[in-house]
Amino acid sequence: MTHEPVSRKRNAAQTRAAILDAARRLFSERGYDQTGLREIASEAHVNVALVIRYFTSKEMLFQKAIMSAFTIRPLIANEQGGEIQQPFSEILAQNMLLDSTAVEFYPLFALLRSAAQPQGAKLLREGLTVEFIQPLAERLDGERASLRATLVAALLLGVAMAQDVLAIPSLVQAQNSEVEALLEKMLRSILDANGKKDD
Amino acid sequence: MTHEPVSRKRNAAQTRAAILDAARRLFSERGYDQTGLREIASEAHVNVALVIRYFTSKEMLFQKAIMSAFTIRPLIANEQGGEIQQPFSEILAQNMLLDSTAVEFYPLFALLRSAAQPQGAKLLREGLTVEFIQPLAERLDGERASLRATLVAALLLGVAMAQDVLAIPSLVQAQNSEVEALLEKMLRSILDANGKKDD
DNA sequence: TCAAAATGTCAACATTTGTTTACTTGTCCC
DNA sequence: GGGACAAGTAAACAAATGTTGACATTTTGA
Repeated sequence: MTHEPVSRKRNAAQTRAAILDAARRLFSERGYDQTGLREIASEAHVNVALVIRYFTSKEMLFQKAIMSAFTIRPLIANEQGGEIQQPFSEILAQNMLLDSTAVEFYPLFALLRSAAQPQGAKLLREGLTVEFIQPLAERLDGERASLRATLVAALLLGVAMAQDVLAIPSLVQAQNSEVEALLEKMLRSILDANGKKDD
Repeated sequence: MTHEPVSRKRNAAQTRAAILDAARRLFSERGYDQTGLREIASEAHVNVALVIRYFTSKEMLFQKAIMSAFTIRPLIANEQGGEIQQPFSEILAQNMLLDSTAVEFYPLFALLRSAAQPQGAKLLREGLTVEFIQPLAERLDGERASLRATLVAALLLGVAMAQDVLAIPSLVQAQNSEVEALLEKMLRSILDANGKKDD
């Protein structure tokens, strides 16, 4: 009556996926602490007990939901096998303003909002390192590639926080093209391989 | 026996301050959700009920503890009345690596770890705007000062997250002087007033 | 001095939360 | 068709949490 009573046939894999989906969305909107298992269950049209039955505990569910889908590597995917390498500063600047409603970024926002929890901090630290910092560092020329890649990640984190978690007005209202232009400047200043050359 | 049984004389103002201190520290270490009133009370050598009695509710306590002390304006305090203005990029770069054990930054870390909560997000957004972005923007030359100041704030947020909340190894282990040098580069790229001049 | 106000404690309440147990219902296969 | 196993539910538990009210103790002031 009120909401669709889609009496779907019993299907373990499907309901498992439904739970994971609901978990990802709610965790990304509210963070770990502010999300209850009953909310997730209800969102997935399922009983709470089933969530535990499938995923053992809330922590396990979080891990499975987030880490199985965490990847921000595409942001630096500059490898079409071609030769024309677009500068990282351009690619990154154009993709640094994340769409918080995009499924692909659910894990990142979930982790951003769960960083107070040691578990969340660990997952974000490791995920970011493996998925972003290391791959980026490997493709950077010049000295201290790893540190420079980390600072790029920090900038990404900060912009995501400011734009999507905090919703700072001056950033939210700004034109994307303007923000991108400024970000590209910042990115160029650390990504360009002119280490200490003309300093 | 175990911990000092300093039976201090009854003093409302003093215990109030003790509660605020404990709250600030614990909130900054664990964030809002992960901090219980009983922890705070115990840390302040006081009964839980007294905390509520003095501060009405946990939310009120958080607000009073954090906002009454939130200020990061010193980071951009470049006004000694003198004429020799050190460039913002230098000042900021040298102070952007926050000391998470420094009392003055407790509120910032508390808010960073409480950004999942709407209350925390609001306090951080508004505090950051009033205490950092606006004052900085007012002193910037060139176009889009407000947006550029916001991006500086975003960088600050990101570095604080990466360094102190996430403890990303490549950043934690790096020498401060090296990080500062790189940060200064980034900062110069948006703080310098050469808007679109030679582009 | 002594009562009243201030300061503080104790125990309990109500609610929420993750989790478990026992039970029901649907589905598949011989 | 009927039993066996999988899929799902309902109810309750145990612990933690913010909050409240009644009670105790100290301090103050007339």
